[in-house]
Amino acid sequence: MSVRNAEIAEIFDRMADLLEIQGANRFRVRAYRNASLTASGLGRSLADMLAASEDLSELPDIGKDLADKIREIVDTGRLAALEELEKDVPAGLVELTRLPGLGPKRAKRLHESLGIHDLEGLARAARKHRIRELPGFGAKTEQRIVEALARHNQDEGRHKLADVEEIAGAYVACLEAVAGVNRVVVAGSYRRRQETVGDLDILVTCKKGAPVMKAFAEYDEVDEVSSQGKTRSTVLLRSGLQVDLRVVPEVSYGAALYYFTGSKAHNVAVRSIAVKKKLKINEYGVFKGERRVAGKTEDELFGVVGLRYIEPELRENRGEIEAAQKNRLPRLVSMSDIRGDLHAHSSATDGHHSIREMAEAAKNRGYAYLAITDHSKRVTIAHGMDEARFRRQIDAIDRLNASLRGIRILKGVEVDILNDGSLDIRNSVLKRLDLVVGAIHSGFGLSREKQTERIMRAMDNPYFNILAHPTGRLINQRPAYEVDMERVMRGALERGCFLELNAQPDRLDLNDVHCRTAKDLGSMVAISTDAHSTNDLDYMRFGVDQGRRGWLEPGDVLNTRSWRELKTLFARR
DNA sequence: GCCGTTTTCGGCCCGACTGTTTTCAGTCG
Repeated sequence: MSVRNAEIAEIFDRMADLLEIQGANRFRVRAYRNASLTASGLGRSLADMLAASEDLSELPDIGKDLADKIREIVDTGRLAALEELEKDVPAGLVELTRLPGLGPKRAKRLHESLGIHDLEGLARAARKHRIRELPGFGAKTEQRIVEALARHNQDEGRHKLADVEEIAGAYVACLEAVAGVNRVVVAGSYRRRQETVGDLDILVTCKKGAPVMKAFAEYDEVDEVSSQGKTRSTVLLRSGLQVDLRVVPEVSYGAALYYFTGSKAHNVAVRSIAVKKKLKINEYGVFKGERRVAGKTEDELFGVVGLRYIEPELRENRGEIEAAQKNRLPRLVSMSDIRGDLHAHSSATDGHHSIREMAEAAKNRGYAYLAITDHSKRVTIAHGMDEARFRRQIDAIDRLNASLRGIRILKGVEVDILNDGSLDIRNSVLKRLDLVVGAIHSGFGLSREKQTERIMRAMDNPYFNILAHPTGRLINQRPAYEVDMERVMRGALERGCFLELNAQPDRLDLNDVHCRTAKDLGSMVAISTDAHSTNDLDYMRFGVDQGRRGWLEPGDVLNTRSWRELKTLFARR
C-alpha cells in the first residue's frame, strides 16, 4: 500500500498547524507549509520516486530533513515528530484557529489560561463570559467568537467556480455603476481559474474610495459586514461566500491586480526575487527606495523583476517562476484553439437535444466536429443503448452527415467499463465507430490495485480511445476513486489511448496536477464537455481553464487537431 | 526548516483592519 502525496502533504500541514500554536519559529512553520504545497502540486508519486532511489532533496523546498521525513512516512505510514507534537498540543486547538479572528496565539492563550482544548470548551467559556476577562481579549472579541461558532456549523467550505461566476458577475456590475469608478476586476483564485473558490477578491480603481465602499457594503446580497476600512472591506453574502474589496488608485492597478491574484506562495517567491534586486513589491507598486519604478500594469511589474509575463492560471509556485526566468513558459491552450468536442450526449439516451440540434449548436460555436457519445446499455438509468440501437444510430448519423454543412458528427459511444475491465458493447459494433470513449459509472469502491487493473484491461481493447472523467470525482460531493493515475497515463501512452479532461464544472476531471503529469509524460488530453444539452457545450471554457492550470499547450490537447489528424491518432496499431 | 550570482549563517514579503490598547499585537489575505 503506497502512501499518496496528498497524505504526505496533509501530515506536513498538520505539523505546521501544531508548530504554529506551539509558537515555533514562523519560518520553520512556513517550511512545512511550502513542503506540503510541493507534495500536493507534484505530478509524480513521492513513494515511487523513493522506490526509484531518486533524491527528494532536489525538489523545491525539500531539504535533507524533510526528505528524511518523507521517507519515514512512506516506510512506516507515520511521522514520529508529528506524534510527539500531538502529545504537547491538543488536536482540537487546530479547529479553534479555523475560526475567523482566532489564530495560533489566541488559541494557545485560551488553552493555557482557561484549559480550552476544543470548540465545545470554547463555546462553554464564551457562554460564561470568561473569555472577555483574558488579557488581549475583550467583550467584542468574545461576541465575535460566539458568532463565528454559530456560523462554523453551516460553513459550506469552498464554492465551485461556475457558481461563483454568477455571484461575481452581478456584484461587479453593481460596483461598476458607482460614479467615479474606473475598473472593477475579480482577482484571487477566481482569476487563477481554480476549480473552487474560497472567497472572492474584487479590485476597484478610482479616485475616491468612500462611495464604492458604501455601495459594496449596502449590496442586496450582503448578510454581514465583517470589516470596513478606507481601502479594504470584507462582507459575507447570504450564499455563505466571503467577498473582499480592495480599492487602489489607477496608478497602482497592475501591482494591486498582481498582488490580489496570488497565489500566496507565488507572490512570496517573486517578492524575494525582488528583494535580491533591492526592490520592494507591495500592492501599490514596485519601489526602489522611495521611488516607484513599476506598477501600472502587471507586464511592467514582471519586467522590472526580470520575468516574462506569467499567466494567472500558472501562478502557483510550481515552476512557473523558473520557467519565466529562462523564457520557457508554455504557450497555453485557449478557446480559439479548440476545434471540436469529443464527448456529448443526445436525446437518444440522457441528453436533452437531438443529434441534429447538438450538431447545429456545435457549428454555431465554430467547431468542425462534434462526437455523439451516448451511453451503453449498462447505464439503464440513462436509457443506455444496446448494440442494435447503436447500429441504427450509426446509420442515422451517416445520413445526417450527408445533409449537414460545416460540421461533422463523429460516431461515438461512452461505453461502460465493467467491473472486470471488459466493455459493455461488442467489438463488432465498436469497430464501426469513429471513436470509443470509455467510462466507469459503478464499482467505485474497488481497491487501488483492482481499479487500476480494470482500467488497463479496458484500454487493452483495441477500439478503446479515450478514458472519460478518469477519477470519477464530483467536486464537493464525491471523492475520486482509488487509482494509480500515473500508471494509467503510462498505460494509455503505451497503448495509443488518451485521457479526458471532463469540462463539467462539478467534475473538472482530470485536475490541474494530473494535466501537468500527462503533459510531462507526453500524453495528449481531450478536453470534452460531456454535454447533455446544447448549452452545456459552453462548459468547454471551464475545461480549457483547467487545462491551462495544468500547463497544457495546444499541442497537448487532442481536440485542437483536425478530424483528419484525429482519425490517424484514433486508429491504434 | 530551506537556501545561496551578497551568503554554508543569517536571512526568510508586505500592508490593512480590528480590538484592546495608550503604541501595538494578532489576524488575515
